[in-house]
Amino acid sequence: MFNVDISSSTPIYQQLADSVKEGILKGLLEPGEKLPSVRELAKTMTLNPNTIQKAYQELERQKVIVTLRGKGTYISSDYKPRKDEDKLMEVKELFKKGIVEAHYMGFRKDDILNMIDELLKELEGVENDD
Amino acid sequence: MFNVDISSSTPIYQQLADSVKEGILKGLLEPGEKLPSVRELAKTMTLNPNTIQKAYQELERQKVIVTLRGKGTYISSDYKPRKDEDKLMEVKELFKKGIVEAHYMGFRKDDILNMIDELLKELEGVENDD
Amino acid sequence: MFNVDISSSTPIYQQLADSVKEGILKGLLEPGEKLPSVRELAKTMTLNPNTIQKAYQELERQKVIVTLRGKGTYISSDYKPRKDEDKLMEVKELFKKGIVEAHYMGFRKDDILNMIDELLKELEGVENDD
Amino acid sequence: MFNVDISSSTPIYQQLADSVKEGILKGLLEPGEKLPSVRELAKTMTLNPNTIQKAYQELERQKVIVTLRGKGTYISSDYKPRKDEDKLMEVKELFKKGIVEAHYMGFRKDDILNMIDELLKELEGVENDD
DNA sequence: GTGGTCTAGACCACC
DNA sequence: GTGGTCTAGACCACG
Repeated sequence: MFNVDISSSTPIYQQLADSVKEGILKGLLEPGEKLPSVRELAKTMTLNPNTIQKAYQELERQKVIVTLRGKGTYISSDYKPRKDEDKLMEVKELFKKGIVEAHYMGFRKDDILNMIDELLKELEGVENDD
Repeated sequence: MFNVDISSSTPIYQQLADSVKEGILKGLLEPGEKLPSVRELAKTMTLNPNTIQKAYQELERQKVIVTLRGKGTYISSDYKPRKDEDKLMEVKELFKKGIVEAHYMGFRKDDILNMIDELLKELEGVENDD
Repeated sequence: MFNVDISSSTPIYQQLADSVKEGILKGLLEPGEKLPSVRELAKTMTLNPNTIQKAYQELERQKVIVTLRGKGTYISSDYKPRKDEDKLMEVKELFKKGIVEAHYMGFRKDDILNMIDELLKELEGVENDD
Repeated sequence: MFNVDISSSTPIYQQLADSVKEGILKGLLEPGEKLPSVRELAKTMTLNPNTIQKAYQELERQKVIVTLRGKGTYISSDYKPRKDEDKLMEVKELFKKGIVEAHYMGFRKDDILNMIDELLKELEGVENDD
């Protein structure tokens, strides 16, 4: 949980946000659950509070979490998927790039589908939720 | 071919490199084929020559293209897949992120597999080549 | 009556105060009427008593309510409109921001006027009282 | 243009973002026009670059502006209104609060409609654009 | 040159 | 206690 690689080129705040979303799908974080406070998480991860803040704000913007003033930050318990043309394109680009790169590593169609299958199992939330 | 979106947040040189690799998979570019020169492509795409240069360098580093001094740049005809642990992780991350985001758009397992299938058809090279 | 959204970014005490003022305009609360005690309202709304207290203080400052020591809190029956340059600016800012945002949602002049009309009907007190 | 009141309780970055959107509606900023660079505007307004940055990012998120890497920030020339249920509620709340407050200043229905009319004239973009 | 990210540290409002 | 904003100053990738 809350895995970030500071040597990665993708921003820390984004890795953190992605990691929360992934944690929810894996069932490591449950709807309604309280997230660590900005300061606390900053201390345990030895990151600047602003960085944590930015991750939390990004997640709130996406309605993945809600912040209750003075009380803390919580996993949304009423998340509703939203159709977004831009987002769809973005997802397709991710998959497309994944397929292209996989091809250049010598993967064939079946190898790719197997990899996807494994990942889908790991992220069980995709299969089971509502 | 050579599609780039200058307002996207992914670097232009990378979009360009990706676009070349994708074009090869789609059969739009064939092994041995000559690529436009840096200056020529820079002019037709109204991009900075440095940007084109950087894309070509990236592709050459990945052995997708080769430059023959004084003759031009060509699609490699002897590309050999490299198994690379880091690369594999990277690809998995791409797919994982795609799945997570798709989930948050309301997609289920089947919707995701369908999307992958469509993309695989589009990139037919994955199935047939080498 | 007394609608507050704890996940909203506007302070709860302010939402509460606004809600009282709105209730008066809608005729749900009448001049002279007694408001619930701080402790009572805190319990029924599961809010911190301090929050209710702050809302009541704010309303009293605006002379919308009066507190009679030992007797309770009541809707003012002799409210006199105050012309206040700052307040006027504030109201204009509210409307201006509303118009700007409406525009960015694709609303045109008539759509906006219709929306205002609807709201005016809902808040009938604006037309009839005093 | 770019008016902010540092003593206001609304965040500077938000005032700045609002001011840009308002400027576009007033015709002070045209689609395709280049905005001052983050550093430049920070210097002229004696604000921290991070504050300007946050305002620009907020505007980009709303697709009001676009940033071209290494080139600068520009007013979007292809803005498309998006329907958003939450946003609509927000706008209604703004107007409702405006009406309630106006009432408590002694304004009647006609006074309010006149005020709105004036503001609509000031923001001529609402009337004229596409 | 441009924007984007991050750290350090401060102050504030809210509950 | 909580999150939100702001400043100061640094470093980096991009074009």
